[in-house]
Amino acid sequence: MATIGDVARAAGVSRSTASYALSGKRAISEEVRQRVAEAARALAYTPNAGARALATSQTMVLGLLAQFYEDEFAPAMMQYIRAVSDTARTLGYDILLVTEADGARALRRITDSRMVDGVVLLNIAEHDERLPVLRAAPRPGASVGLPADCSGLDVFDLDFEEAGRVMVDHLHRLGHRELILISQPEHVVHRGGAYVWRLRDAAVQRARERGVTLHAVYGESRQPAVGRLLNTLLDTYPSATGLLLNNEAAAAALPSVARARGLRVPEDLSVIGRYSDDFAATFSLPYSFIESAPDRLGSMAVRHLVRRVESTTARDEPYVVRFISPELVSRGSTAVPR
Amino acid sequence: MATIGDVARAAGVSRSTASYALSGKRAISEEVRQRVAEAARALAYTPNAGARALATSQTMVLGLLAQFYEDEFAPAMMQYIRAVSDTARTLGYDILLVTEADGARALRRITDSRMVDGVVLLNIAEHDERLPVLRAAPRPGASVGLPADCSGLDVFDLDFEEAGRVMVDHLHRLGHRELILISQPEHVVHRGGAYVWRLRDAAVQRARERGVTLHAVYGESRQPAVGRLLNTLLDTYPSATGLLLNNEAAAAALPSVARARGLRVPEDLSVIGRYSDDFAATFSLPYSFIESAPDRLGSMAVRHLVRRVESTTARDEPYVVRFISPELVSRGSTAVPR
DNA sequence: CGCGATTGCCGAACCGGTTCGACAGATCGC
DNA sequence: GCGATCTGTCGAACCGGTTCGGCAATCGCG
Repeated sequence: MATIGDVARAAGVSRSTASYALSGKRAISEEVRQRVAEAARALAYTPNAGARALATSQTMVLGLLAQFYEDEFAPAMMQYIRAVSDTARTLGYDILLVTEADGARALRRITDSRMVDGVVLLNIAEHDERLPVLRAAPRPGASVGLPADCSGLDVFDLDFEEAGRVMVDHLHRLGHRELILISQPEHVVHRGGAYVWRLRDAAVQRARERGVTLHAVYGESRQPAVGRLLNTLLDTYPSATGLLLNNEAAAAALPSVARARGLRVPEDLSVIGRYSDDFAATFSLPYSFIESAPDRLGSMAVRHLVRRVESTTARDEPYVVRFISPELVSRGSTAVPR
Repeated sequence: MATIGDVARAAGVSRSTASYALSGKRAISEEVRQRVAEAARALAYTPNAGARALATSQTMVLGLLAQFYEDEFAPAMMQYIRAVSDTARTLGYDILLVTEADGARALRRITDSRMVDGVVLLNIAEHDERLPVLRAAPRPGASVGLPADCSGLDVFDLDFEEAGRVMVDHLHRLGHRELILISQPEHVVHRGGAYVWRLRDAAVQRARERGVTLHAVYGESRQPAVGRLLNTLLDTYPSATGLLLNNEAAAAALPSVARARGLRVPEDLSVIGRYSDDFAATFSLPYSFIESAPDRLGSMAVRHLVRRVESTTARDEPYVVRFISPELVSRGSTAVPR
């Protein structure tokens, strides 16, 4: 492989001149610049990333820490990853993907060894063990998901509280007075999935304010358990006219349950979900839903992170906690109750 | 951050001694080794990855080139990615994930700049434009998916031909004489998805050999089109007693179609799919299927790649094309025909 | 006791870039 | 015509590791 020394020799200049000619960081005569460029082209010169990283202490790589859980919908994670990766690339960065179970150790490894200029953390738990590591790390980071303590962090998440209120308000306005909310399984909460109770608590409170009866239950994450649960709930609360789903598995299972029961949506039951458009497409879900926008969140986190990485002034700006406001995508699955 | 110079000074030895003490590549007295280890611990020393890469010309990073298509099931890609990432980590490597649309250019970029020690290419098309780049690259690679020309490549794939034969044989042995095979949409073939016709052609031929009638059609990749197609086919070939699915979307849509038609599996219709166990779990599919084993394929590709990367003798071994033999996972969805 | 082999450490070079200071030659103003 | 400024290039140092050759001090052995 050709080094910058080879290029310099071929162009008849010194290494430093070759470097300046290629980077344009100092004035170089047009004639020399051309000779160097030509030599670089002819030798198929590509700078050695390690050497450059060593000299500039910039790797142009961002770490991406994904966290997988058995009971979570893998494609959702995929959407985050794609958004982060694509946005990073348009900003000139590559992605070091880390799927290690021990996220804290992995984070320490890639930041301490200077493999990355910054990190994006996905699937943040309420008391995420990676966060202390991130705060102490020599590299900036961006978290997707809301932890209990946001100090010293840039945090990006959907506004799940508002999502809960929007769901309740929407059905309340249509005249519904008794609703069912199916959340993720309770163990997701125990694991630190704060978004579950954030949406739930806000919905419960808003329902109380509006005089709406809300049956809030924790669901299951798999078939056939989640199908059975749907049936049980619909049997238990026959007078409920609206169903809110903060549970992907339940949303995916609902069409067949509804069909089996001869239940028409929205004539007999109004339905609002909370998931990503990609999820809706994969399962062909015919329900109105709150878009959880993994692509926007991922992209936002990366842009913010890169700003901090690249600008010394941005590096010292105060940390931000930024919420995406929930957007209700209508698919016609809500109506005035019978 | 502490450098090895800091560690050496703290331990009262030279940089080279510190290096040897930490790597163990030369004999070092136990006492000095301890002093150095202690100093490294105290200073929280972590070697600078760029510097090490420069010195050793090894980055301990593998590139992973994923290719996304609208009509493909994203979670499947996710399974490959996880398998590759997890296997790489157990072997001491990190993963540079590249999702760029222009895969050939991305591949050139990461190999020429020496960011990675090797690359794994996913979703290989029949005439994949990344392959010429890989062959010319200064780094070894492993391809998952079978291209038309395997020369100069290590290739790993499911044996789709055998999968087609296994499907046909299984139902033939049970007594079935008329089958339907739904493949991926035809445009997947045009894009270079060779696995589609590889399974199809082998199934067609085996059916001919066995005297079985096989209606082989290209399917759709989305609801509701794929649901309509299923209904049409079942109407068109009412005497068919077996259904073979090399099409994830069709498999996912089948349960509700069957229920709507009052079709019992396997009493009225025997069904065999071809997908991953993860896909089966996500959609709770109750069908026997040929496991497409993305985890095994990904893991295998990485292990082979790492062997080539690490051993100079392995580097010159002949290239391999390795097929995983299809495994039929029984879920009781096949039986003797009416 | 003397000599060669072994052990344990050090100094220096190297990997391949970037960047700072210096300097020669051209240009300018007065 | 001379000093000051500007322009374009070079040499050297540096980033932070690894590794080779060399050199004492110690050891084993006849």
